[in-house]
Amino acid sequence: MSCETETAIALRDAGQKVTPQRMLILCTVRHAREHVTAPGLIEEVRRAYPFLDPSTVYRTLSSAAALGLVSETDMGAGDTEYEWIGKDRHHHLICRSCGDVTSLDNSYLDSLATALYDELGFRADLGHFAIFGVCAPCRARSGAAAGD
Amino acid sequence: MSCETETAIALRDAGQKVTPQRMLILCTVRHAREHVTAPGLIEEVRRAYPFLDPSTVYRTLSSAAALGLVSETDMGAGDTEYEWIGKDRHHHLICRSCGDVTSLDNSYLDSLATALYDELGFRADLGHFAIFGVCAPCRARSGAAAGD
DNA sequence: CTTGCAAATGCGACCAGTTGCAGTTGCCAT
DNA sequence: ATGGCAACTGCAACTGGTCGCATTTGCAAG
Repeated sequence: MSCETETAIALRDAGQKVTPQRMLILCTVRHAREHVTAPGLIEEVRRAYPFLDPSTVYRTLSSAAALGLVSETDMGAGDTEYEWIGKDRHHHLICRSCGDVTSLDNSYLDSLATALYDELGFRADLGHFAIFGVCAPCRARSGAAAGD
Repeated sequence: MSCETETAIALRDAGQKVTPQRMLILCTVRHAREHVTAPGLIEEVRRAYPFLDPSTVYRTLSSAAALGLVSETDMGAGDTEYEWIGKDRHHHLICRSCGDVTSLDNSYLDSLATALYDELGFRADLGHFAIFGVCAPCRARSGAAAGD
């Protein structure tokens, strides 16, 4: 089964229509080598179909996020990034000092999800987190790291 | 020491000026009974000082967040909420189904912060998280809860 | 008290994202 | 094949937030 078919089925199963625009948008997200921002995505899909309206892109992304197909992550500074949710979930650590973004394996949040479920009955969608802080190199560089 | 004095000292220590506008904005956030949105805050401070410009509010909130005085939390649907960071940190569980927002004690994220620090050297600012998912009542109501 | 400097403000322009509406179209039933 | 309905699109208006610039002002030094 091709990835396009999978996408179409997911939309149809959710009672939504499969339109050429939506397929173009979602397949572009799916095949992006890294995270995409909405403006970047708009620019890219309009290369293939110049008449595609930005509001359609935003609406499609919003629907896809609600369906759990795509993650929406606030990376700070007003940048919301989108990524296709594959089988592997991961998160990001963002350094406030140098701006470096590194990946964080999902296992770190697994125990949190388990605790929320076991103790509170809350099934958390821990799809994609951007965790802000200060990275090890910056802490070492600032010299105040000893105070932590 | 009054809370106003504390706020003034925090600003001054960070090399920033203590202006009447900023004091009004930050004290309004500090004394708000619940979270405030930027538009709501703008409306409230302009009741006291109608000439206060919205860009000043956004700038002040941004500076205060960078200083760790105020938390910025994306509550979904484009709503960013601000809250004064007191001694007790807490987080929110937001149900995608019914929209209910409940508080989550910080202890749930303490072990995550510890793991990030011990294993990766990353000092996380886990100031305020909005965790999306489905709450226990909604899961029970949907009947599909057994499949989890 | 005066001066100087850099942070802050207000204003208006700009940008990104949202929303309502009229028209279009996917998809299902007949 | 036809009809109906509701989801979707495109468009334009709107809202919220950002940014550059000129002016103002807090604050420290003399």
